[in-house]
Amino acid sequence: MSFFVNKYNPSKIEKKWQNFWEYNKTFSSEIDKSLKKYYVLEMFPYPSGDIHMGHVRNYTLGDLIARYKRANGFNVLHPMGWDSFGLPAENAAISNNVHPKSWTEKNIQNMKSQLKKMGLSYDWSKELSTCNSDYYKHEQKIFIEFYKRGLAYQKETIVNWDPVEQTVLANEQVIDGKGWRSDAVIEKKRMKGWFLKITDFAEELLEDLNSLKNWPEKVKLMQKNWIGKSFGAYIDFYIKETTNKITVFSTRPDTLFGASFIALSPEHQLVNEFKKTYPEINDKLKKINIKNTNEQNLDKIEKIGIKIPVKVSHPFIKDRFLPIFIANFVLIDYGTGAVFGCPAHDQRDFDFAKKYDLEIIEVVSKEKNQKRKGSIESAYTDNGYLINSDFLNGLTVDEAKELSIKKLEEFNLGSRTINYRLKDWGVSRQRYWGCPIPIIYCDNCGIQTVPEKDLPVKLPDKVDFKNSGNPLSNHPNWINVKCPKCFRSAKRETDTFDTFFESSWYFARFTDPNYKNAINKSNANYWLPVDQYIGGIEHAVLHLLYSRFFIKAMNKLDLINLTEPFKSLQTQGMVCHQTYKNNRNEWMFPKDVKRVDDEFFTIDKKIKVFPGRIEKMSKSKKNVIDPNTIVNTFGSDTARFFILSDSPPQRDMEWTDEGVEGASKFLNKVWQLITADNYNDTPYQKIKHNDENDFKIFLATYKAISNVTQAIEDFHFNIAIANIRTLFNELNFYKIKTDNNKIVKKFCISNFLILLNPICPHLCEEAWEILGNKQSISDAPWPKVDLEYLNERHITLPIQINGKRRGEIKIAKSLNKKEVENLALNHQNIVKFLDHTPKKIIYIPNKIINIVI
RNA sequence: GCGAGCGUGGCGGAAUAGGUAGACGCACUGGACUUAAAAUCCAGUGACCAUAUUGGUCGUGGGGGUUCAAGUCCCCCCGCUCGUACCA
Repeated sequence: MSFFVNKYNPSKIEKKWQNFWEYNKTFSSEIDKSLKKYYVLEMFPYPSGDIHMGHVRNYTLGDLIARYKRANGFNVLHPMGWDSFGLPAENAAISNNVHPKSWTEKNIQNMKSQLKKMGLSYDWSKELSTCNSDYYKHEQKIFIEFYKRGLAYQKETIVNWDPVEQTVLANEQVIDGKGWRSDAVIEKKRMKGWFLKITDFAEELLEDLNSLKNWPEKVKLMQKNWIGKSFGAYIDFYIKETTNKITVFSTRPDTLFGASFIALSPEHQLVNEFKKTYPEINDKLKKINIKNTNEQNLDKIEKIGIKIPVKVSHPFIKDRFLPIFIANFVLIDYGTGAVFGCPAHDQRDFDFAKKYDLEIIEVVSKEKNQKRKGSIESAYTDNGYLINSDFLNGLTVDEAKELSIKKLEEFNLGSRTINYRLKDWGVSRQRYWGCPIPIIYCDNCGIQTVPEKDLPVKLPDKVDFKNSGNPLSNHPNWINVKCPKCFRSAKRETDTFDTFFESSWYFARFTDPNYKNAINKSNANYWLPVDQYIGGIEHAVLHLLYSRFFIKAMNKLDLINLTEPFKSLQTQGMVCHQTYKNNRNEWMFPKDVKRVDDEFFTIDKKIKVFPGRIEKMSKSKKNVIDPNTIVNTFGSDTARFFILSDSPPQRDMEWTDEGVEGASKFLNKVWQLITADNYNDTPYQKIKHNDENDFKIFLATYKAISNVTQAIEDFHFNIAIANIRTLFNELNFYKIKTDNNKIVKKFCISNFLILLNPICPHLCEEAWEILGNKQSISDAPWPKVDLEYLNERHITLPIQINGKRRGEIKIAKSLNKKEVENLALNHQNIVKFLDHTPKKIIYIPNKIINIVI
């Protein structure tokens, strides 16, 4: 019976075409210099075990682009791999007694099979996994190169210590004073660690943001702020009657004559010396150090300071001496860890001066030569003219900055400088499951790099996770090694790299993942840069800044010929879902909730459930939908279609049952359309239209081709789908009466399928075959518009009176202004408004006519 | 505090360069089919008025302005979201 044949069966056809693509190596990519290349990449996942909706959205976006570009004749590289070092593997080892390696490998297998069920057009022959020594051995070589060229170094600093993960974090990984992954309050700790000289590239990283035309402004701005370039001066303040000085950084050297105190960070070097000389400040200092233990309440902390019983000389005024304070609001990490306070023109200094009764000297006024009237209630930080400032008087702020720096340099009391907020990237982590840092410590020879013949430094397989701290430090066999220089006993570095190290260059490795060196330059030159990179906004300053730095550093070392890795970037929004709580205020899974009219109940309808906010899907709130369930129930084409159809990619989207069902219904209707008639013997060819109906269906088809193409180019995939649906409605409406009609319909349906294919590839392959095609639709070229149809000869022209729409006329485009005016003025609904001659008629050809009365 | 983005029907969202606001969908309503329901198909769907039409008034967070014409441009205000924060 036809009913049986007519049933859309996604699980059957999806499997069929996934096998077809794999068997035919449809998406394998080879270098072909005669073709234009296109490299599309989605941020590779951490193999946590199961894919989630965020992955589905990310990879569906990328797959659409990959298939679209392929149809447009590009040689497409679309790889996938695994960011497989990281803490969860180690946590699993501790709690479940499984080795991180086997845990990770199992997860990769699992996720890979889930991804394959989505029908993504990856070239799996390019797959890589960063925990594999074939990958990380190159990383060790790169690090040694960096070290030899001064781009990697070891130092002791105050680091961000994550007490939960028991490891160091980079500044970028501390968010609101908490670990970016653990959410634990971060402590300050003095430690030795390895750093990469990202600050060497601060200016380039900032400057080259301008060349990234296809990056979101938001991301560029975040990076710009993170780099934090500011112009100013170092200024030396000599301690009274000594040759010791305190150097401060200031962006406002123009306000020097308003200086009334010096403030040091509690961690400033000089503080230790003051402690020795003046032991009475020790107790007070403990109070001030609250900063180190409790950073999250920073903004609530009152500004406090400890006065030191010595003073410094003012650089410009011989007989003026300023008090020194150790103050909790001065940051050790920024500038020199010391500032001069100018209360009249800085709000913090103002508050501080009020509290400790310090002088407030006004040196910038809004109007020339005019002091502020009445008492000063807050700091004035805007532009103006200098007063009370000796040789700076009358100058603008900018002029005064220039002149004061000049004078400081003249007196040898300071210098012009540029300061960056960006700090060097600390890459040492006290973890097992990461890439070992290839360094050996020898008591005689000092720091030695592991010789190339001994690379890779592999992670030892047998490790004990029972003790706290880094298992590598507790591993005697592994840690003990001979010094490569003097051959006496030495010890390995036990820290491993921050996992952002791996993701900083994987996209380059994809161009030849099995090459003997890190990068096959010839392949990299062909494929790179990544033409379209897609991922979450949360990596705006972490991964994306590190990768840009890495490429610039590798370029400098001639390991690659590239200055920016990602030509175009798109950041996708989050996948959200309604939250539910039961009557005990516990979160509930959506699958356990049933909707009855406007109320929600448990699935057995017994207990009432309370709907909460629509929030990002998260395990903790249980508002997660498992992609595997969706794929098994509706098919991956439905999931792909829905996730693209509802919202623009950049915005957050809400996953709803209604939405998925709507998508599923649509695909069923497409199936009905394809199978309603037998097109097997109908030729696929373009013919001329015979009548109005044929004209209309051709017009709808070409309009859709034009609009869908534009929408995809603009990354507006929801609009692309809206236009695909519009064409579908027209196709459904078009009835076959003659053989000619059938040719017309087959032609239009075929074009429709090519447009839909990047979104629902399995259904389209199957439909394409049903239509009688012998080749895969994946090899069908993207259709072109026929302008003869799009340049319609007749249009509907709206008629306005005083800007309000009052009617419309169908006119030929060839009519001139007078003819159109006549038609408009005689329109039956217009006539009644015209009791006198119009004042003015504005006619915008093919757009609108407006009659002003 | 600072920076960025957003605000359009019951909901998600459309609207190249200032030119028919609400495309496309969800939900809803009515009808067909059915013993019935689901599914499917057809029709309607911003609000209000109306002589129910091929009519009118209002309508894109609020107020003002520019213009023949404003969701779109300018000024002021309100709200929400995200980022960032003692950066000297």
